[in-house]
Amino acid sequence: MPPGDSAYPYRFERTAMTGELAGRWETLEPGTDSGETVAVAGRLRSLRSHGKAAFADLEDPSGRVQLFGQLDVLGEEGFEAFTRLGVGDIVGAEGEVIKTRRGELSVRVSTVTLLAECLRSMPEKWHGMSDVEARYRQRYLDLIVNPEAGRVVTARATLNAAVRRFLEQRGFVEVETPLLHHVASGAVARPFVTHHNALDLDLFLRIAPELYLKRLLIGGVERVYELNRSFRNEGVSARHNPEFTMLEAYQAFADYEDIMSLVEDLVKEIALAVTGSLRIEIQGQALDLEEPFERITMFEAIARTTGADLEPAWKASEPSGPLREIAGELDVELRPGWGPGKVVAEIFEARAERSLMGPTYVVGFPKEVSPLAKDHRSIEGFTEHTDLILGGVEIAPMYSELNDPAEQRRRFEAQAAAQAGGEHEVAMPDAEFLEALSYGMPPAGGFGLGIDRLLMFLLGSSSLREVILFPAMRPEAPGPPEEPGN
RNA sequence: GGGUCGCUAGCUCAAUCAGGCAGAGCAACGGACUCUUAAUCCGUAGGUUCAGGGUUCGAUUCCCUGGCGACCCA
Repeated sequence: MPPGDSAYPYRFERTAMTGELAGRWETLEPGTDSGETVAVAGRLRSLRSHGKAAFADLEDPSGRVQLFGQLDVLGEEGFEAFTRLGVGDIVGAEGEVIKTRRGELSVRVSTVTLLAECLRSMPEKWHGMSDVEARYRQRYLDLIVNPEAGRVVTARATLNAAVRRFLEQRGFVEVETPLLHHVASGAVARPFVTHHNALDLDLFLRIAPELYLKRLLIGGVERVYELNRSFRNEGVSARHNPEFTMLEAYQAFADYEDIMSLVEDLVKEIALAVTGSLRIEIQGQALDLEEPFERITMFEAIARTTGADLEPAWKASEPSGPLREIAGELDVELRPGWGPGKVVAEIFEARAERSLMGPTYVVGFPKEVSPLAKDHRSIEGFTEHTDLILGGVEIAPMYSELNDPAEQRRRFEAQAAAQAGGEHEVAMPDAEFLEALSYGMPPAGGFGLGIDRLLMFLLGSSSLREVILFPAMRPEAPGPPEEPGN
């Protein structure tokens, strides 16, 4: 083979997309030629050979068009090359746009080029590929054979664009902050640990960008956001992936009330952009995003779903005895060291959150579980921390951000004490952040928004793993099982 | 972490209940056919039945251990 004459050509000059052709020649009469010659390229999805004529369906991102090959047009050699093509091959084809007698828009092929051969059999054309495991592991095949799989790709791009447009209009600046953190801070989650060889230093993959974005507030970037990937070393489920996409944004001189209206507008704008509507369906239930989102307190949420009123027990202030009794009645498991705030939050998570279809703002979180938010202005022991709940799942926490370095230090110390008491889920103290805070951070409101979860709801998917193109999986063929005792 | 279910040809599935030659369709390969479109017709080939062990004359099937996944629960 001469140099450059490869079975894998370097490029192909495409002059038309199949979707354009379908639009332009829709009214072409069956059995007539258009007079226009085009070059199309894409993947062959089917092939029907008839001796001295053959048909193939070529697919590109805009649609499909039929390729019509005839012996007397292509010649002996060309026709043989055409019929030798296989389903799944990537090909380029040049020819005149015609409509067959049966009315199918086609390119009557004069030249065909094999651009990349498909060496394996494609999934079956009729039943496609339905095995969930195979679809995730070989998402590229899922994308080829299941049209709805491609929706995820475009919907996410649309969502990202809507987020950026919305925030840019409001004067927010997009930034990038480190993924490798010295301290896993900004959220309560178990981090992934990695190691920097040259510095001989253990590092954590970020669990949230929060404390870096706040450093930027201190630095004078008054409206800032990061559309970020974060990592949490926790379980994998239909609602959790170890790496996930989150939006975090902070606005100086605002509080969580301002942020609640901001997030409400943002969620509406995203829903409109992605689905074209403010009505979405979650688990068979129609939700209207148009109405103002409902606002309830954590106590109200618990009372609504369990009938239990925690407020008297909370106000009795005797650490957590009466609260623990109620938790027992509600069958909520508690650990010994937990204080009243943690107990209330646990009851909420275990018994109330799931049944809030929403969109609902749960306003006010106990101080114990919210170490980065300011004290609530009127509810003792609570913070100005709101969660937006959609479909029974938390999709966006928002705070009046704590900016008093002394109080922040006390919160960190309380967390450290809880950790010393055996609690794993704590916020790690971050000394460098405390130093930064001591230079003065403007009052600010901020929020995080779980992009994957929101997308899941907007697309009506039952699992987060459907909207993450390559969800976390164990390797398919692990080595031999470890010997017991190793 | 617990429970339930699943894993058979490249893909979609039979055969498993009640142990008895591992099959079909599509895809692949060879052939016929110049307007088909789930093309049709004739033919060929294709298997570590997820892995390992056990029971049995005989295991895809029954039992045990492990792997991977899905769903539900925590």
